[in-house]
Amino acid sequence: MNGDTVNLSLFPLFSELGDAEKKRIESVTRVLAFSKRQVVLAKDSNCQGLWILSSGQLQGIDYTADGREAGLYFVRPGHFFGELSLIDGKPHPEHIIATTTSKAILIPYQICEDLFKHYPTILKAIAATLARKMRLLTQQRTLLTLTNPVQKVASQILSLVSSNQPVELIHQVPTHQELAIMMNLSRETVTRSFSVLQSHQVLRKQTGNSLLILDQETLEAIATGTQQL
Amino acid sequence: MNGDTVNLSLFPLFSELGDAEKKRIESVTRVLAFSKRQVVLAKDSNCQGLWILSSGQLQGIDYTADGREAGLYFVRPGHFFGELSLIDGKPHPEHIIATTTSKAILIPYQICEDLFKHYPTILKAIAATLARKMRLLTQQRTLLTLTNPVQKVASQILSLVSSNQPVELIHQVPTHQELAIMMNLSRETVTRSFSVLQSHQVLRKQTGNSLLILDQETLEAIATGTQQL
DNA sequence: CAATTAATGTGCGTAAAATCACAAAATGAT
DNA sequence: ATCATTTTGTGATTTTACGCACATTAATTG
Repeated sequence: MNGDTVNLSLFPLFSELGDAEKKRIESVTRVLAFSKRQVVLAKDSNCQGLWILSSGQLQGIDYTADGREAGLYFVRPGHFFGELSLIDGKPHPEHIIATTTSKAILIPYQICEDLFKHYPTILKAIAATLARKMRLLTQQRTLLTLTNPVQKVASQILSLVSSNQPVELIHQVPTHQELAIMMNLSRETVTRSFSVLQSHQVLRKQTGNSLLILDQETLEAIATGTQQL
Repeated sequence: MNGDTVNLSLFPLFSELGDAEKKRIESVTRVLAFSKRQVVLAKDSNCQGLWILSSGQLQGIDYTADGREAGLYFVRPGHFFGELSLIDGKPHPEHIIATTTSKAILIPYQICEDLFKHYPTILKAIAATLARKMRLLTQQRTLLTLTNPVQKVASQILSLVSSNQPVELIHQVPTHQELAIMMNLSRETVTRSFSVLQSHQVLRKQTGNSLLILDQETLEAIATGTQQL
């Protein structure tokens, strides 16, 4: 299963490349398959190049010195990872683990370097990815400084809704434990905060781990601290 | 004072540019002076281009919805800022305020765009800056997830010592209030944590807001959670 | 579909940081 | 040098999230 052929045309990043060049790169690019719970990239390891997730879902996770998990995020199809090491040559800052059966492609370091030299727009795109992650991380830091757990949960839920237009249903909601790790709360506190939000008719749990937002306005008011429950 | 001439040769970023080109850019680059407590760049404002601090000190600061300050960092001479907006075109994520009389230069947006197109190494350098800030932010996030305040303070002190080789004296130490903001603790808790570290002969306060590290090994053990006080 | 495992809900006691209230010390300005 | 301001130090009290225990419900898996 690790012998799959790569089709770079599927990724917008390479749109300006000619067919011959694409073929050349495809020949040295590997497709790697991972089963659930498998480690894709260990913390502090060498990334070897640019990774792109083609299917499945990964999660990035860090561990504090005392063994507690911290700072969780998800990688979904089409997302890059490993680009930080590509830019600064330092090891990868956290573990990447597959949450489901997944496939990712790996474009070797040297190929990327060449691409950056000849195609500044590709470098610009990678930098833009870095910028996106930077803003996400900033947002996450802000969330960590909130003191009210219900407010934290409200903010976190809103940041799961990536798009700006009103969305009332969130799919693939992380477990309370996973949310707790992201927000630096205990699992029980997350459960209790959810209870509060549900009893006030702001949220409703749906089957198939999805979440229905009943009152987005109130949710936002809670997230910004305007309103307390 | 805002009519100073710019000398781009002072900044390594532009080393590969020819003299004529440097002159051309210098003619459209502004030097701006700021007095203590003046706002250099407001949150969510348009950055207008790439900023480089030439003298003084700035601090980046964010405010949570409820008005509390959060996520403080410092900008020192030679550091860039505004590069995030340069990459993704979005507004600046936090306030930048001068802590002392400072001077900064501003290279207009359009000039930067041109430079990126013609000099990939400059774009690479900007991306590397972004990468550095990304790792700092990751480190700061990890710090925020620690539960023991003494451990937090120990980690924060070590991250003030940017270099890797053993340094026993830190100058320009932030106030307890500022440290408290960075770590999301109350000012009193920071003071008490310092007392603990000082009573165990790990640190000593010096006059002229500098800090003497008496026992770096223990400090590191506390930061990593190996040792508790 | 039964059996197992994972995830969620809830009460209760405790630990620990925030908050409040000042005092003392250090710094900066005139 | 003196005064005003900022910063630091330290008790007493309050708040609140954590940790533990266990029940219940949902999701996997053979």
